[in-house]
Amino acid sequence: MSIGVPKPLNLPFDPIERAAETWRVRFGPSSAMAAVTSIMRAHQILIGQLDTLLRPHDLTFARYEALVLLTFSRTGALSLSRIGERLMVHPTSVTNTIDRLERAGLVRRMRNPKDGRGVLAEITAKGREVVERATADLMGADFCMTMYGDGEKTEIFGLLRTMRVAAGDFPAFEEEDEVLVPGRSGAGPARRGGDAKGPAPKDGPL
Amino acid sequence: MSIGVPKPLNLPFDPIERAAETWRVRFGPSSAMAAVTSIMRAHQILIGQLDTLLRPHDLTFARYEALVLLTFSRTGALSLSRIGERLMVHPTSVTNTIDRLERAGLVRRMRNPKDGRGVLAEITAKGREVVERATADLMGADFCMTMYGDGEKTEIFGLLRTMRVAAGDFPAFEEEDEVLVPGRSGAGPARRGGDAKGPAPKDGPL
DNA sequence: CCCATATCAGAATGACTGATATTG
DNA sequence: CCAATATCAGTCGTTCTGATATGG
Repeated sequence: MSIGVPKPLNLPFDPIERAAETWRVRFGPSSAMAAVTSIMRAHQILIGQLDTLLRPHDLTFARYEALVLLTFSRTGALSLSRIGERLMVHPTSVTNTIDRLERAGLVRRMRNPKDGRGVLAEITAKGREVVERATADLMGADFCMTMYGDGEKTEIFGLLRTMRVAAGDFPAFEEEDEVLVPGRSGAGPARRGGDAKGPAPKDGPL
Repeated sequence: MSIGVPKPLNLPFDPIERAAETWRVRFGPSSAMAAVTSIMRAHQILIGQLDTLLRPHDLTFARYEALVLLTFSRTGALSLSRIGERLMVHPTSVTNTIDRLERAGLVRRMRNPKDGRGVLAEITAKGREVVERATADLMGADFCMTMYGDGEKTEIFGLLRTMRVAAGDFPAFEEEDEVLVPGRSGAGPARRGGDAKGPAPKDGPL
């Protein structure tokens, strides 16, 4: 899933649109099927292009995301559980991802001094170099989204956000702006603290 | 990738939005990264939910799509190459998908009378039963898109279509409506024939 | 004792590469 | 001979389940 370039299809028509038309004839309105299939294909295209950009750096997009996350933390180290949480992946996937990054010398595992159960992954100097070069490449390619204007990219984010809220990723009500400002004034700070055992203080901005 | 339910994250904040904020502080505008990550997560959510719906029928979404495609053909049979083309997947993936469907007794392989090189996959009676039940389930769940109105689903399709055109899936200019009508009248058929093997449309008009 | 954290073994899926037989 | 079709063998990356060890 993360190895190749999704060869250009060069069909004379849009296969998703055609399927939607057939669907409509048989079953009725089909906007859901077309939307779902579009997301599937968009994902396939993106993974192919991103991984092609990242291959020279010996990274996949999943590993790149983990590295970037580490550079975003104050100390350059995060527990595996936190990484899984932020990257929205399964615990065993985190173990796997960190295994590979560690084998490549881009991160280093350390015991968590705050919690004997936990393991910290810390980005190495080499890891910082690699992620810097890779990021330059990706930003140069605008993350494979050059065909969109800023407004469209924001639209995509906004539309898909609804799905993520519905899936239970996070609550719908959230301050959209002054998050980085320490003392936000207006709304909803009540939302943050309460999580029972939430490792709330977190290690850093991301 | 197609087995589980993407457990609800229940974070107190949107991890993608937070990453975008950190990104903006470090590198500048980040609408591309947020859009890309949103598509990744949306795909993950959809696959999880769809496969959960399809598991009782012993289907994955990929196999379901292949079955539906077969029911859409007049004879209930298509060559593997055509299936790969319409489903936008790699030839070996088609072989793999059809293998599994055949093993489950939902399709049957036949020699292509029109082309000795080709193989036809024909849906069986059992296959038709299964796809009918599965489709009823999926439509009952609106393909996991219940949180959207028709307009939004169409917006998603439209926005992502730009990506697919840019990736070279098909040309940008296409009759949106009377495709099912044999003789289309107005514009743009000139766009159709020419491409030899050039991945010409490429980044295309967008 | 129970929960959380992480790892491991094992399996499934999907996608890719490269090679091959067959046919047009 | 070249191109297209499909398959096979092998590999990779991701994710899941279930089991386990360890620590809070």
